[in-house]
This record gives sequence, C-alpha cells and structure tokens, in this order.
Amino acid sequence: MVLQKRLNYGFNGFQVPTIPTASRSARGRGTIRKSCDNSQIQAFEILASVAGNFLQENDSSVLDNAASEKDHHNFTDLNIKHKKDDGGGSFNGGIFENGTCIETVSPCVTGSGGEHDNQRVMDDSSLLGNNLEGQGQNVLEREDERIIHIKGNSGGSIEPRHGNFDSLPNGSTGRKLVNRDDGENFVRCTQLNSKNKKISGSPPDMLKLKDISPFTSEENNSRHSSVLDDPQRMYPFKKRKFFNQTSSSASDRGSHCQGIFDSSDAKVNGANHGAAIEESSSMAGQRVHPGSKDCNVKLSIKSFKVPELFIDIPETATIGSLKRTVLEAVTAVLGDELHVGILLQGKKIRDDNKTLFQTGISQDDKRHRLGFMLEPRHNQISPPSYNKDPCFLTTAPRQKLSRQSTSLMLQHGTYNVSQERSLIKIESCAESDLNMVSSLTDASANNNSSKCRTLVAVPAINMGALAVVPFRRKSGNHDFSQRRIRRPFSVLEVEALVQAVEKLGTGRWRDVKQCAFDNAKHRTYVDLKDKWKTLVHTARISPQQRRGEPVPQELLDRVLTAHAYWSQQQCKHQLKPM
DNA sequence: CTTAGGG
DNA sequence: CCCTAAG
Repeated sequence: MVLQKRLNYGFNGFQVPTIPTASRSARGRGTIRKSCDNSQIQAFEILASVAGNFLQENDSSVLDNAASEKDHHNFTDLNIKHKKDDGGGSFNGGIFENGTCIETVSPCVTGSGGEHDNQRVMDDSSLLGNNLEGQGQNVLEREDERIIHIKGNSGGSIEPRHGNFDSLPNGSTGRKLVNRDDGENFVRCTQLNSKNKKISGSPPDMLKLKDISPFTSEENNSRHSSVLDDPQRMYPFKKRKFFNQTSSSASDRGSHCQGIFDSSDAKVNGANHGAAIEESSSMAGQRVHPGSKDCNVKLSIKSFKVPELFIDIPETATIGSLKRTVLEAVTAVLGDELHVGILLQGKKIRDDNKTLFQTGISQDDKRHRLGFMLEPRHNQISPPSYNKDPCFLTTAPRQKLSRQSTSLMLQHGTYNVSQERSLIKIESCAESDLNMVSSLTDASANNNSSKCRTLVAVPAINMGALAVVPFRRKSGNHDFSQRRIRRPFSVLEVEALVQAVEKLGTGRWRDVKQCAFDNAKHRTYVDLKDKWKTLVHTARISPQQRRGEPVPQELLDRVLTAHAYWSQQQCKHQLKPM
C-alpha cells in the first residue's frame, strides 16, 4: 500500500526577472530613466509594479544570468525569467533538486561557464517522492524561529516555457525552502486564531461520525469519533486568504530580510543573479554635481524577489504538477497583493514623496545600495507618510481584491498589531491521506512509524508568506486564473467518501467533507459531490468503460446501494415532510 | 455559504 | 474540475 505523504514547501522568496519597467523604450535591460528633480520614490514603485503584471507583458528582455558562485547557499532559489520570444509572457516553473536536474529537455544548464550546483528536475512525470525523498538531505532543520529548511539544494526557477536553459541561475541567494511534512498542521499552526483545532499526537480522524450509518455494514466503524470541529472551518481558499493576510504584516515590522536585493554587488553583466539592480549614470562621463536638475538615474533591475510562498503537495505528485503548483503560486502572487518596497542601504524608504535625490539616490553615489523588494500589498499598517497617497498604479486596478484583503486584515488585525512571533510546536500527525490510510486499514495499529513528526513552528505572522496552494483568482485578470490541478481520488478516498455518504446521505456534502475529508484541504465539498456523481456513474457503466485507478467493485456496489437508499429517503421527505 | 446540476 | 443559479 502506498502511504501518501505530503510535502510542504515554503518558498521564502522568488526571484523574478529583470523588470520591463516603465521605460520600456529603453530596450534591453529594463533600464529605467527618470528625471531626477521630480521623480519620486513612487516612480520606482511604478516600475516595480510592473512586476505584478509582467507576466502579461510582452517584453523580450531576458535575465542575464552569468555565473557567479557568490552567495551560494544551500537553500532554494526560485528565479523567474522572461520568456524569450513570444509575447505571451508565459512561464514555466523549473525545479531544482539537490543539485540534480530531473528533466528531459536539453541542456540542464548552460551559461557562463562554471559548474552549477543546482541541476534541474527535468522529468516532469517523476514523483516527488522519487526525487525529493531518499536523498538523505532533505533533513528538516530549524533555521530560525519560523521555518525549517531542507538541507540540500532544492531550488526552483520560473523559466520560459520553451525552455531556454541557457540562463539558469547557478547560485542561490539564500532563499529558503521549507519542507513541512504536514500541511495540515502547518496550516493549523498559522491559524492561531482559529480556536485551535485539536492538535494532538493522534491522527486526525478520517471519519468522525457518531451517527450510525444506515449501512451499518461490515467494517470499520471502529474509527474514533470526535467532535465536529468548530464552525469556523477553514477551507482552502480561506486559508489562502489568511496567509495573504498574515503576510501582510510582514513589511511593517521592518524586517524584510526576505525579498531584498542589494545593488551593491551588481555587476554590469548581471554576473550576480542575486543583485537586484544596477545603477549607472545616464550621463556617463559627465560630471554633474549632486542636485543638478538634469541628472538621471538609470536603474536596471535585474531581478525581483517574490515573497515567501508555501506549497502543499502530495509526495506522489509529479514533478510536473509541482511545477505547475509553484507556477500558479507565483503567478497568483505576482498578480496582485504586491507592493514594492525600496531600500537604500538596507533601510526602507517609506516616504513616497521624496525625490530620488532627496533620498540619496543619485548617479553620483554609486555606492549606495539600492534594493527593491516585492511585498504583500497591505502591509502598511501605519505607514509614516504616504498614508494618503494611494500607491497609484499599484492599487487602483485592483480595488476589489484590495478590499477583500482589507477585510481580512481587520479580521486578523490583532496579530498584525501585536506583531507577535509566537512559536508553536506541534506534534504533527501526517496528513489526511496518511491518516486515512491508517484509519481505514489499520484501525488498531499504533505508532505508525512515519505517523507523527514534530513540526515546525511558524510564527503567527509569517512575514511575506503568501499562500500557495493551487489558487484560483476570483476576480480580475483572467490571465491568471488557472484550473486547479487534477487530483484523482484514491481508492482510500473513495472508501472514505462512500462511508461518509452511507451515513450522511447525498445531500449533505458539507458534512461529508467535514467528517471524512476535513483534513484534505484540496477536497472541497463540491469536489466530493462531484466525485460521488462520477462514482455513481462509474458504478453503472461496465468495468471496461471505466478509466483511471480501478475502484473495487465492492465499493461501487456500496455506492449504488447508498445512492439508491438516499435517493429514496429524499423522495420520502419530499412527499411526506411531516 | 451550500446545494444541485449542467458544462 | 468549473461555473452558477437558487436557497
């Protein structure tokens, strides 16, 4: 039997490519040109705001990733590169894994000489478990108070769809990859507000019904029952919102350790892919003393970093699906909820109204370190000066989303305010599928070796943590909306579903979800309802016509029986409600 | 938000 | 899986 485990990855940041900024006219390197006297910090934000849209942009600039082993860390790094040719601006996610590529396309890495530790995972269809596990390096390790890192180089990149691998980053810049074994618990620990669901050392029950099924059939009703959870169930999308929310508080604490790039070591060739921008005078050679009206500051933003992301994906997922998932996440993140922050010598510049010159960004000062970062949109809880200055360009087009987030913000405001970085330790208990497995097949068994793991502690406010799960945008940009990845029901899931439906009937999908799939975040009650529909259909057709993982006939029979029974019940109730 | 159904 | 009308 296959025990499914879940891999949770938290990408502490993504690096996005050179930004095709405002001055698209300035071809080639996303160079920006702004007049010194009246340009304001906002101008930069406009530029950077493009990052939020660049997926849609039609720009041909390509991030130049020359080799540089500088800043090479053990952690993951996700880079986003522009698509090279067409204007679709489509991206692919690339997965690095322990320095090995698992992909079948051309050269893993080319590009300016030098060996590359990060090789790509090139076989999209191989299971994550095949690659990410058993390496002995994916050791969970506490790195700081909020995340654990995977040891070994696991990285990712967002790359042109047509795979020009010639510009792979070869060095990582300290982005972190989090591997949590239990998404559920992870979620829980971030949900400090949600009336602690029971977090115990015992596996969450797959079925928590006390009711007696009309089909008091054979088996496994021995499953422990437990109280139905609090009414404030958090469905996937809610969690996502919450994440977005929690992340909002990040930048306000001035602790933007992530998503910051420094221009200090930028090189003309972009040799250091970690460098964010490059600055040079537009009036090369000329001596213009500070304050001159005509001085322009040229900035070439080589890369951006996207805030932290978390990914929850089954171990049995394919590399391809991991890529898609990450891509969706990145896409969603880039699509909105972002804000650009600017740092000068590591210090955040908060006053949008200052001019570059006033701020100290001038052509003459080649040594100042200017950094850009992408941060969650609603992070200005008490911004010093630009409260009244709606970051134009960035907010305007997305009022709706903004409002949503705002309300969420209020909901969880306390956390933002308290800025408390609580640390929780949980005895995790594998995730749903695993639980299901153990409960269904091994009711009496105990201490399944891999069952419980001590997990992370994620601070209540996970700075910059952006939700990730396959995410579908509700409004706006259809360009970003993406279908959820397909996740066929396993036989075990089917069994759980059947059992729950036998007990609850066919019209209480929310309850079914809660009882049997409460821990399966990716299964919504609609999914369950749909699955039941297909199960009924499947049960009625000949075995030859069935596809996918074969469902035991016994289960299908139960499906038909239950379906018939509950249909009948429904009729009775309709006819004789009294 | 949930259900129920069609797509 | 998605979308959506209804309740």
